[in-house]
Amino acid sequence: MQRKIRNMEEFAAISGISRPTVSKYFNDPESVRVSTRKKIEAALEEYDYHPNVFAMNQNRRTTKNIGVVVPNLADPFFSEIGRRVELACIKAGYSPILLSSHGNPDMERDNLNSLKSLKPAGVLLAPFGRLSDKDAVKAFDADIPVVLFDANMHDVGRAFVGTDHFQSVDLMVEYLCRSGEPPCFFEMKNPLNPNANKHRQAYIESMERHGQTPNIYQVSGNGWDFEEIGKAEGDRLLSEGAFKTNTILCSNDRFAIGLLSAAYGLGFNVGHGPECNLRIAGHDDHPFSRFTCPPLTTIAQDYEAIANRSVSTLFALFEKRESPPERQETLFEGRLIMRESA
Amino acid sequence: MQRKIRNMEEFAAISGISRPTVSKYFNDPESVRVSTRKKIEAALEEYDYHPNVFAMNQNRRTTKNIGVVVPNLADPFFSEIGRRVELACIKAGYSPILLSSHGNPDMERDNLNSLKSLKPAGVLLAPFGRLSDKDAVKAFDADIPVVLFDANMHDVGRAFVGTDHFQSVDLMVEYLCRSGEPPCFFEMKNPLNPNANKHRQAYIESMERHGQTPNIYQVSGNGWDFEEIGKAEGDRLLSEGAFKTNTILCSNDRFAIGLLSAAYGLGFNVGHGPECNLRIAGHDDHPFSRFTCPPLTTIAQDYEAIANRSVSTLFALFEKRESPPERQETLFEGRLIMRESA
DNA sequence: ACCTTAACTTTACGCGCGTAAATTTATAAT
DNA sequence: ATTATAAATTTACGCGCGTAAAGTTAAGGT
Repeated sequence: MQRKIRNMEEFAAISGISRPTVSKYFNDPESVRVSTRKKIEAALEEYDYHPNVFAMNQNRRTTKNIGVVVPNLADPFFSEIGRRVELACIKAGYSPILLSSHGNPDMERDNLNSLKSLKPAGVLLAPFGRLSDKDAVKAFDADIPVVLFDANMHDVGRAFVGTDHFQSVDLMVEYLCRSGEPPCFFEMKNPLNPNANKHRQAYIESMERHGQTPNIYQVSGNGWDFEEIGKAEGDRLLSEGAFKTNTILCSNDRFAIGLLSAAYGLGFNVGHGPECNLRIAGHDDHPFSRFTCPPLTTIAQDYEAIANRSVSTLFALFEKRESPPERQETLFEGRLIMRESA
Repeated sequence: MQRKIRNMEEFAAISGISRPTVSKYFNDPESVRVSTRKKIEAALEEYDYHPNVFAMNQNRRTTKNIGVVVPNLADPFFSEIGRRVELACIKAGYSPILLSSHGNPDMERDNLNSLKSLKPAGVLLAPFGRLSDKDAVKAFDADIPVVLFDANMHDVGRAFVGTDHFQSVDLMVEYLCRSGEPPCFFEMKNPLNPNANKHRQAYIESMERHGQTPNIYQVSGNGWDFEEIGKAEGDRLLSEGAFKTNTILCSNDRFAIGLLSAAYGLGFNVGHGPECNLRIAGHDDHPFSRFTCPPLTTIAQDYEAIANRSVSTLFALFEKRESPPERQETLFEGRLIMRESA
């Protein structure tokens, strides 16, 4: 590090290349001749120069920024998948900007708005689903390509990548039926998380396919405190003996964690052993589900595949010149994680 | 929304104000006359205009951006405190940029570097502690004011805001001693999380103050999978009967969650009731600690206070003209959360 | 009415870079 | 060696805004 470089002009002079060529290099190092690239990179090693991002992006129609918006980073599910998306973007040479809507659909719109001024090359959005502002997202997508992940919205965004919840829930229902009794379904009346309705519907269809009668328990409660609601309402239903079956499929793992906690407090013996009197299963393979008591039987979504495919799908949209084909939906299969709770 | 405004020039013409004054308004709405402000805001209601952020920030020495860097967003502790910091910044009219170092101290340096080019008004950093690149942070702080939170680093940053771990651990040790037997301490040999060493030291001092002999069990394991390590190693130690006492204080809640899971698997009866044979306590009031089986006795850090004070401390540094006084450290007290596990 | 002062307008320049067009140079193939 | 082509250079302009300086207007007090 000799002396500080003030701007690209100065850096170009030092490296013996013209400024426009240096500019080209920073936009895409592959776009300049090898000998030129070598010269520039040699100069970069010697001097500490970084192009001014603001000046860089001012005249560009689009930047190397990628917006990533998730409903709620406080939910480990989203922090996990957000993390993987972030890393995939970095690996591809882009700058991810991870925004959480903090559980508030209105903030999703705000986030898209503030992203717009950052002229991102594209946006990866895990929407709230039916709670999202569909028109706002569509309008946004008209300017900047949006790929949805985790939760689908009909006809919104250029593509969707997620889990096949009908397959995954069926996997679980099939397993529970085969290894014991058909499950009832435990969920919130007005669930905030995006795929809750899909889970219920998949449960109903799957039960009917197995010749069983669906049996759904919906409890009230607001907000994102799924564990709290699952525990409080689970405690109530369990102590009332309200569940008609001893096998309970929860809408998601966080809800199941609450129910497990309630069951423990009431002295139930949860598991699939002969001495057990309650089976509890969840969905999502929450990071903590392997440490619940007993460890939770659940469905693992393929986070890594979803993250990578979302990113590659988005990048294909603006890296290739190809005219975008019709909106495609990619579904990965869920994996049954058999643990001790069911 | 009549027609699209191209730039500030056009918007100024429409609102009947000169461009420099409009510019002044966007930098600080309070800095222009009330009548002028009214005119501008009336025009804003009618037309859809947002200043180009890149052009805005290009010539500014500093922006309204606030960098927020945490070690690992996948850890609910940091996603929770990160969330509160974010909201506090937004409330104050700034744009927080939340970055996770994904558990990797090298990425902390990368994050600071990429923040530098965004010319933030200040940075809130929850460092790795001794694993952080001290020199890099100090160098950064020379340009841009840094306030540390959660984990302190001696003589780094303009201020520090966190929890008084000596007070909080003492609270726990005192409670455990008073209500049963003195605890042993369970932790990782080479812990990654910032305050682990502080917890151990506080445990030792507190035990000695109570006239007890400290008793520490350190297990090996790498990375951030605290639950996994706590479970595997806890399982080993518990089944070997290695713990000399039946009261175990864990270095943090995630570790305790793993140990609880191991204890459950081995058939221990965890709690403080007469029929119990093991007491387990943690530290941090992890979001899931109230749903463990049994619910975890722990120490609650005052997330809200730490987040708010960090933000207000940082803002005082660049909003007030006052010469910064000497580096100040603010410690909030931990609160004992008595649940059933100990 | 005058004065003071803060707020505003006008004018003008510069920031650091993108980018287009025309020209020159280097590379690789014939 | 000649030629076609790709890459680099030179020149030139513009983006949208910050900001300084000098002059003008408005507000509030005496």
